[in-house]
Amino acid sequence: MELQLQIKMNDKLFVRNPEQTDLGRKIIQNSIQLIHEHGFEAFTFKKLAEVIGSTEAGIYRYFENKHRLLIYLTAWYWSWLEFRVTFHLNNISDPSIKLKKLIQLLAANVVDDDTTIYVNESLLHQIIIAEGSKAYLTKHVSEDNKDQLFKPYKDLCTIISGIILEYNPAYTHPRSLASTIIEMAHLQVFFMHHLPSLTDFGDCKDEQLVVQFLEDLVFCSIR
Amino acid sequence: MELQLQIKMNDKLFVRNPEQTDLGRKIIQNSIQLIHEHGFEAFTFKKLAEVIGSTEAGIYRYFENKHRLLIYLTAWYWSWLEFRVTFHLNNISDPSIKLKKLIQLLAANVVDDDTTIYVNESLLHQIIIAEGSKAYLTKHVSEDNKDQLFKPYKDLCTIISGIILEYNPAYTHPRSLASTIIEMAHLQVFFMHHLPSLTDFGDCKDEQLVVQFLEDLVFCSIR
DNA sequence: TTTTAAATGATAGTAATACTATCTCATATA
DNA sequence: TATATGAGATAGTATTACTATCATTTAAAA
Repeated sequence: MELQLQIKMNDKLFVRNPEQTDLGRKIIQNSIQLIHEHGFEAFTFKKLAEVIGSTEAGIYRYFENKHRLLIYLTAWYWSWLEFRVTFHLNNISDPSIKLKKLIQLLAANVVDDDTTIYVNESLLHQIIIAEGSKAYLTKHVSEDNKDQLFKPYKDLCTIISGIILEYNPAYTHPRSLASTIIEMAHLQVFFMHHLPSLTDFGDCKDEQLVVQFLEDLVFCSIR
Repeated sequence: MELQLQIKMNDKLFVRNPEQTDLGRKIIQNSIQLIHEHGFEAFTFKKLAEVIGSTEAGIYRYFENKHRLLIYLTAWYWSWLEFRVTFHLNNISDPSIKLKKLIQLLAANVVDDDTTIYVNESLLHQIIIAEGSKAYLTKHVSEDNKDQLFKPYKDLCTIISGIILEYNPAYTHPRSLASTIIEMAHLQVFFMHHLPSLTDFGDCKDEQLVVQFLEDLVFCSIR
């Protein structure tokens, strides 16, 4: 059985849907490569166009600017993660097991899973860790938010807070705890690799230590 | 008694020390205003020079580029916060009171305190919330870190983790919890204002609710 | 099969950004 | 009086972030 995962993306995320054309898919594929390689600041549409063998103007037909492309990539990532979470948590009834699996999915390294040919999920995961928050840390968050550009993130947050409430219906901050889990799953991994003294994992640099920390944090809080 | 607080800054944070000249202080003062107003992406040295009544080249004599200026501002902020923390926690022996005051200092709104004429601490606090993480979320974190540019942040983290260990010497993740407190004190405030569905504080938008959330999180974890 | 529309490529151009270099001049200091 | 420092003025460059136009290929509809 061969399945192709197609994630339905909000129309406002792009000028022209990149998933429907060859050039569009090349843009997604190679922008992930380039942003991972050079970082978001040094990444330009010109470099991207050169790599693809197209032109700057060609890229602009798909994305208004590079920030919109970043928002697209983050939205894709969170949608994909929601799918994974739903999939892996299916048929599990114990909310504590759900939470543990969830933390694992968030903090552990991602293996490129071939469900989509043109998205390298492993690289994308690393991009989201280092660049993801730049998608919303702008002066125009609120307008972008009105266009529902961050819906996939918020949906995932809702799912997590639902599981938290399943575990303990009396817990008072399920949403804030959910966003804390999401953000820290990424940030502690970033710190571990680049600013290790901000963590307790500098010696081994093992993502499972971050998982351990988050499990402690979560289960103490909602007990 | 009138005191002027002078914070000793790492030499590598600037080309020429901005605290020692009139133009330098104007750069600090007005860059805080402008970044707060337009956001870091839209902020340029040209705009800054116009506001000050100097030239682009003049600004470059003090800071290599605008990213370095951001790092400077964040370093200043964390140093200032460390001073405030040390000051407010002086003579307190109970680590739980220390932690509560600390969370308050991190998450609550800052009132411009006139200890420094040319730094508006209230605006700077808001800048750090929205732009602070961009200082380290780059491809060159590690080199910047080697130059000790993030030392003030790491020092604060060390202080907090020290208090955590005072409270519970057996707690296994004092540093990661410390950086979690710092980051979440800021991020939850940002979310509350701009992406409220990621928090539980969307209705009142009161920083004290963030304080409450963090206190719960911390004291459950280290109990 | 012809017509039409969509997608891309090729080229050009502009305004702004992110710098670097140089020269002058006022002031302070030795 | 000589000298170093700080800052203004001016100029110039490479890159970035776009926008516009036109021709051509490709694919879908008539």
